Amino acid sequence: MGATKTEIFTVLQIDLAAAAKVLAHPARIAILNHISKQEHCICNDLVAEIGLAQPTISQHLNEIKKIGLLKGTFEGKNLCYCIDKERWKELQTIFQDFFGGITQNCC
Amino acid sequence: MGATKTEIFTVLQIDLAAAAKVLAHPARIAILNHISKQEHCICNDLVAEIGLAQPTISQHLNEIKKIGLLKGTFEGKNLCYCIDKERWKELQTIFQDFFGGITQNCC
DNA sequence: GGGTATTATCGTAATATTGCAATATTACAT
DNA sequence: ATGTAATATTGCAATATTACGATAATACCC
Repeated sequence: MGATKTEIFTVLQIDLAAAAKVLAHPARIAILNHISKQEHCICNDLVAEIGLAQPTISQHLNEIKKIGLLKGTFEGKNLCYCIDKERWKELQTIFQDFFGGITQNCC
Repeated sequence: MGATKTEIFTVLQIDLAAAAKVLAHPARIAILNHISKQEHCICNDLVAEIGLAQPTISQHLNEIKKIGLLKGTFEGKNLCYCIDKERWKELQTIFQDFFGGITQNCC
């Protein structure tokens, strides 16, 4: 045992958890912070910027990509990572709904 | 190696990641969903409600407690878990700020 | 006190995550 | 083709998470 029992949860719960998992590491927050504040597409200052090895950054980028938060396009010889704003807003809404859905009123 | 390098990130990044980590498991989402929709304090229907063993639920509750999202008080013989609304709103704001802080405009 | 119900902790096994060195791939130069 | 710079993949070690049976602790009742 030790694996998450996905079969007993709703799709929504699993999706929200998956999105949260991507945000559950400071390196990925730092990466998203950095990318989301660039005027132009950035490539990989990230390695220098964040202070982790290149393969590690690459792996984190991959995690972020997996939930669709990144669009990567080529521009010159450099890969260009950008936030996928549609998906960003989607996740924003999911979190908003989660935090907004509190009706409990006891303690 | 394998441990997160906390020393290279900002406190804000680490805090947000820690909050996200709590939400990064469907069981904890399910628990929070359930508690946050109760009119009255609930105790442990959670074990029956969610379908995980009692020690597992207890551990998840503990994780949620660690970031201050739960207030537990005694009422009769049953422990009563409630959402700490102050903290809930705090986290809501942290996530809102994170998602709202996007200025990038390229792809 | 003894019995019962609820919650917490301990111990342990299975699995997942994190990080990096080494290596491979890709794209563009010359 | 050869060289160079950027990114990805592989392999592996260290650590963390998830889950649960067994057991302990706690609060109530009689």
